[in-house]
Amino acid sequence: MRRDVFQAIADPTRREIINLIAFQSLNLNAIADHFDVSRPAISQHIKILNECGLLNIRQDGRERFCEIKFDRLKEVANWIAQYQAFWNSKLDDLERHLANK
Amino acid sequence: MRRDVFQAIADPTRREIINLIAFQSLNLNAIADHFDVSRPAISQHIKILNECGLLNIRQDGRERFCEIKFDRLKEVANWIAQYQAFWNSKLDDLERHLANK
DNA sequence: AATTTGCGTAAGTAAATACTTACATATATA
DNA sequence: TATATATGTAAGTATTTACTTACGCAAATT
Repeated sequence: MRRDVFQAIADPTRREIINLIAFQSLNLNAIADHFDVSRPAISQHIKILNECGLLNIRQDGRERFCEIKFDRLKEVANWIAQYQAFWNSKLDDLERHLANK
Repeated sequence: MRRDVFQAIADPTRREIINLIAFQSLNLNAIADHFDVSRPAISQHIKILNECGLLNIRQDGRERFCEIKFDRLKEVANWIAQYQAFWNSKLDDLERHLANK
């Protein structure tokens, strides 16, 4: 059972959960309301996101509020950035080439 | 059978393939040599990467050279960028806060 | 012409994934 | 105190995934 960020964000439902809690923390039921799948299914997704360090759970009475943790997403950002640097430089080359025509 | 970039890059072997061909195009056997798994396994990974539009296959005689296609990776970059903007702004807030102490 | 090389693909398989329903438990409310 | 609410978790299941071995075929080499 792999538990890394890339695996975590591979699932569209989990990406949507991330999107939901990115700008406001929500409790589990509030999150589950946004989806067609059952509440336990969402609970399991949140467990995975938690294990991957993508969110934090703040217990408040019987409610559990999910707060985004961006740090792990930076791993993805860094992985992409190395190629981004390359495709940008290739774009620069192209622009220079066009400018010199 | 889902065929999207996030699914494609979820697998560590496929990420390594992307890394291998990012800066030079390689034929299938050259790629397979970098891994412990069998050649057909790599062939299947490349098929998936191809179907996801992450690489291009240039046939040269009996060889097939794999060339990276960055476009699809930009989808990932964009997905990350929306959060990146947010965590950067939060970082700015923190820095301002510290500067004003 | 015979052989080697580079590759795709089919079939089989163990493990992982994403879901379900059913149930358990702690906290809040009436 | 009885009930409602918010949630975790176990068990079962269909599907997907990542791999293997075996085979086939076209292009290159001998």
